[in-house]
Amino acid sequence: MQKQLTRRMAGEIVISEKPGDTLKKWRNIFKLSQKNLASLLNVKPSVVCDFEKGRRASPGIGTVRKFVEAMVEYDKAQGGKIVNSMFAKDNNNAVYDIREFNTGTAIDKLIKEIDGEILSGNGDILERPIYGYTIVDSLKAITTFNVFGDLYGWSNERAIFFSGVHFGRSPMIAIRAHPVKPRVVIYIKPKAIDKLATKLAEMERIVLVKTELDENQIVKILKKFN
Amino acid sequence: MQKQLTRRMAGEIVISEKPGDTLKKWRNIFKLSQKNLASLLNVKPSVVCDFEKGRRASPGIGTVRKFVEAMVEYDKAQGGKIVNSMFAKDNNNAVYDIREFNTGTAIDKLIKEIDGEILSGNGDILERPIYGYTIVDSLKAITTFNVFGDLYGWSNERAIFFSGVHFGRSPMIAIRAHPVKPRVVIYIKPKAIDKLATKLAEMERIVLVKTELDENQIVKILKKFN
DNA sequence: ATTTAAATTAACTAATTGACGAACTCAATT
DNA sequence: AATTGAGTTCGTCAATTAGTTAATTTAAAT
Repeated sequence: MQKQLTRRMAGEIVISEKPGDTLKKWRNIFKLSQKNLASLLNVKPSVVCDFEKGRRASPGIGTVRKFVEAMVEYDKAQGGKIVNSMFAKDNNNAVYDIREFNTGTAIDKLIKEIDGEILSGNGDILERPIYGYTIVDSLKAITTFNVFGDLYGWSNERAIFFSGVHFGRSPMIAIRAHPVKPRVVIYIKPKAIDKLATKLAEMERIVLVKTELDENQIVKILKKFN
Repeated sequence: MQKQLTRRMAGEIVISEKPGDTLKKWRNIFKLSQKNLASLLNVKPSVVCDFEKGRRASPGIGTVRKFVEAMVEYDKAQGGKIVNSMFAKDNNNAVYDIREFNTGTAIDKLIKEIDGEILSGNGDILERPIYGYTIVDSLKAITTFNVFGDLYGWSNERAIFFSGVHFGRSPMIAIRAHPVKPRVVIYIKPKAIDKLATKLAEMERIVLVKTELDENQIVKILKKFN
């Protein structure tokens, strides 16, 4: 949760035309003076100023990391007012698990590991690497609408597992409607498979798979990937 | 569009426990060899390796920026295969404009600028700063579902303008259902105002405003903010 | 008009980065 | 067995950062 925020902050700072201004913006959002922030970091206020003013044109990522993490941690220690106001807690709990890999894993390798049966997808598309996965309750995902924004850790080069699948129609329609598409969709213990689901999968060139393992088993198996 | 991606990449690299590994991950995603990437950057391959292997523990943000931008630009020059596959084009066009400020702007100041009428919200809540805005077509936003993921540039410390508002009920319900909330919601030329809308706004402590200016005029006015 | 806190600037040192190039490993091809 | 290509390691060196203290300027608040 706060990792997501720190990444966002760091990314914005790095890519900004004026990293110093962006850093300052965040400091203001966290309602810290230069002095406050400096003391959190055990440095002198002039250091903070130098960064904000761009006197250090290209601070190291270690510095940036320290800065953003200090702000977020400080806020957390104060009860997390700022951070919490940005990310309202998810009472929905539609997302069962979400993780990123550092190394790409071939799609077919993953399918084999989870004992999956391919419903759609063939050839070299199965050799493409994915870099993460999300396990989500399909019903909640759709009713809670907009969990779909949170399904993609950082890219669509990933697998999405749907649990609580009846015919697999709605999840694929949702994916069709959504601008960002995953590489692989895996139905966990579906009751049946709607024809439209496979059709949509083909149209979107998404590998569609079903597995009879449950969420727990899957998470356990995927632990080995990195 | 690619700025969003570069930020994401940069943020992930900066916050990673092993920035080198993360950098490598991205290089692989872009299907570049160290040599390729090095030549894009006019450096020797050993430089790339040194970063990936962490010999330089804390590279400057300038370096990180160069790296990620080089990869994205390279891909774009090749037709943007990778980038496009990550961000499918938005044919929906629900979002009319989205922008971030670097300086906080007080809510009431913004309201005055756009000649807005406050429907809900009072006191010091009006003095809180916001750091950006989004203008969105309300109908499209809802039917296209999940535009809601794209409404928040980087935080909820922002204003959201809805155009095409009939009674303002649906937009507020959508906001209520969504985990991330804006600070200010502004209806552009609403036909009427549903009572439930103001009620929900109060519950969420969101400043609700209407304006009779159109999207173009608003964008023009907001240009002056930074 | 004075005071105070916050922010900026400057001058300086030690530690690191950013870059090179040459030597080296390790798989794949040929 | 020899060759290529991709990636790694390391010694070197100028340029820059990360940090300090101290002085100066802005900006709010009395």
